[in-house]
Formats: sequence, structure tokens, C-alpha cells
Amino acid sequence: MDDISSALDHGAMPDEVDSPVKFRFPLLLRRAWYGLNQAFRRRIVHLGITPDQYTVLRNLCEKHTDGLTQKDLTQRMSSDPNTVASLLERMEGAGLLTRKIDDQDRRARRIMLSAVGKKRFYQAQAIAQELQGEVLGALNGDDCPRFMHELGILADACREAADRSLKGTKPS
Amino acid sequence: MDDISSALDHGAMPDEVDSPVKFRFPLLLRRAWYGLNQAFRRRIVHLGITPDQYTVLRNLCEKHTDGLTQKDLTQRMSSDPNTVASLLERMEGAGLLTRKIDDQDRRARRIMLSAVGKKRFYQAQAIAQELQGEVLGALNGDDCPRFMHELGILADACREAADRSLKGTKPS
DNA sequence: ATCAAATATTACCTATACGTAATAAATTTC
DNA sequence: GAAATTTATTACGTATAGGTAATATTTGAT
Repeated sequence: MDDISSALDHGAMPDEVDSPVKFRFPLLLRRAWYGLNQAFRRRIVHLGITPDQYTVLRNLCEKHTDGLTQKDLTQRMSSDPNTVASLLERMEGAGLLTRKIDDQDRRARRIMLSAVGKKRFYQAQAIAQELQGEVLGALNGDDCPRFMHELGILADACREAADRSLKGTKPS
Repeated sequence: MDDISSALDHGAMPDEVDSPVKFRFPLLLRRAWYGLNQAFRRRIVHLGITPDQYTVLRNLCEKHTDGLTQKDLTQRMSSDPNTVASLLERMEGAGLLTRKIDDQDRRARRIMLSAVGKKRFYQAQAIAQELQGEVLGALNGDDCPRFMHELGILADACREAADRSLKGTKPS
């Protein structure tokens, strides 16, 4: 009753539980994401910001029209309202941005980048692009566009799977 | 002095700070990883384990020879000693595994899967494979192997970048 | 206009992620 | 062979990730 492996037709399973290629996606994704994040964090620590804070700054800079609400940011970062709230609280304390009640919807808060926040973003962006260049350099330049296209497809599929997994425990 | 954008030759920059394709890697990676993780977390919450705990269980099951030390696990999970330590502490408390001083090296702790841990792993593995099937189904089956190969190359490049970024602030 | 339903945040809690310092045991060195 | 060095963990602190519940507000229905 201990060795469930036999009970679930997982024959030998010496080293590779996951099939040769197909089932390595989560492993590779984890490795890539953690590595990239670690590298970036270590390279921008002297700027006093973290990778996630950089993501906030980037989103605010891309749409620096009238700022964004926390809800907007949450969606753009494929993140969570709670996470974004505490993230922004810290960043406001650090003087990177300001949060003011939205005029149209007093429930929402409109986030505006500060001069310091904008400056930090451009400083970090240079480092981010350098890092991305190093990493993507490992791939054949010709393969890059197709790869990114496919990664985008999988990213969407992951997001959709997450949304589906919210309601009926087991969608279809 | 406020609008650094002009000072750094970032011309217009209306919406796409990042170049068309090449510089979207971090965004897509983040979206994919967060989405996959959320989906999996939501699908295994009823088993009482988290995605990271599943990763631990999987590593222990793959090499269930004599267990692994925390150091081994840390490397296999491309994680951090501190993270792994607290992770294992919780898992030990939950009865998923045991930690005993290693005989050969009394500094190290050898992690051994418990019967419960093994059971939870196989239960979660079925869910993981189902999820992976759903996600990878979005990709052309023929493109999958090549994609995984390229993702592996990038994952390695990310890890190496992280390692390089540890010592000399700016490697080469 | 009024009360119910939907929505944007906050408050609080647990689980990572990871940096730094402290510990303890193994290894190297003179 | 004892001291210096390296190494596996733990202890402690800050920054996410995200679930649940409470709050304030806006909207919609009557």
C-alpha cells in the first residue's frame, strides 16, 4: 500500500518521472523564470528597487497618460490585487509613485509615477535590456521570433488554465 | 529634468517600450509562469500541498535512492537554501517527509519521503500531467520538441546570467 | 429614492524568495 | 593535530503571491 507507483501504472520510473520532452515544460519554465529574476534582482539592487517594482514602473511608463488604477495594474502584471496593493504601498513609501483617489470612481486609486520613479525606471531599463540581450544571445537570432510567438501562445494557455481552475475545480 | 525619456534617446515610446519581439521575453515568461503556477495551485489545494511542495516531492521521488540533502534539493530546484529550509520544515511538520542528520556528513540533513508524501505526490502528479496536457495542447505537437529545446537553452542562459551577476556586479 | 448586487481596496494570514549573520561540522593547512 | 577555511543549515528580516473577509462605493433593479 506504500508504493503507489505500481498502482498507477508508473512502471519503472527511475529518474525521469516526466516524459522525455513534453512534460518538462514546468521545470524549464521555473528554471528560466527564477534565473532571470535572480539575475535582474542582483543587477538592480543598487537602484533600490526589485524586479516586481520594475514591472510596476514599466507598466506606468508605458501608459503614462493619466496613470493606472490598481485594478489595471493587477491585470497588466498578471498578478493579484493583494500583492499589487502591498507592492504599491511600499513603492509609495519609497517615493517612487503616488496614489490618489480616482475622481470618476472613488473606490479606485489612480497611481502616478513620480519623477524619482521615472528616473529609476530608465536606469533599470538599460540594465534590463542589457540582460535580455545576454540571455537571448544564447538563441539563434532567426529562431527568436517564432519562439516568442510560441511562448506567447503557451503563456495565454497557462493564464486561461488558471482562470478555468478558479470555478469548477476541474473544468474540461 | 523630469522627462528622462528624451535624455536617454527613447524617442516616442507610446506603448511599447520594449522592442517588437525580442524584448518581450520577460513579460511572456512571467505570464506563463504565474499562470501555470496559479492553475496548479488551485487544482491541488485540496491535497494540502502547494506547487513548490510538489516540486520537492517530485525531486525526492525521482531520486528515491537514499533521499537527498537540502543542498541537493536546492540545486535541483534552482532555488535557495533558506527557501528550501523553511519549505522542508513545513513539509516535515505536515508529515510529508523526514529530516535526519546524514551519517557521512553530520552538517547535512538527509531528506526522506514518507508514505504520505509519496501518496500525495502521485495524486498531484496525475493532476499535473492533466494540466500540462491542456496547456501544451495549445501548441502544435510538431513544434513542441523544438520549443522545449530552445526553452532549455534560454533557461540555462538565465541561470548562468544569475550566477554571473553574483560576483562582479557587471560580468561581461 | 432605496436597497441589493457588483466592484476596488484594504486588512490579515500563510507560503515562498532570498539576503545576511550565526552555527556547527568537515576539510585544508602549516 | 590544532587553527583557519570551507560548507550545510538555521535564524531573522524584507519583499512578493495570493486566499478570505471586511469596507467603501458604484450600479442596477424596483
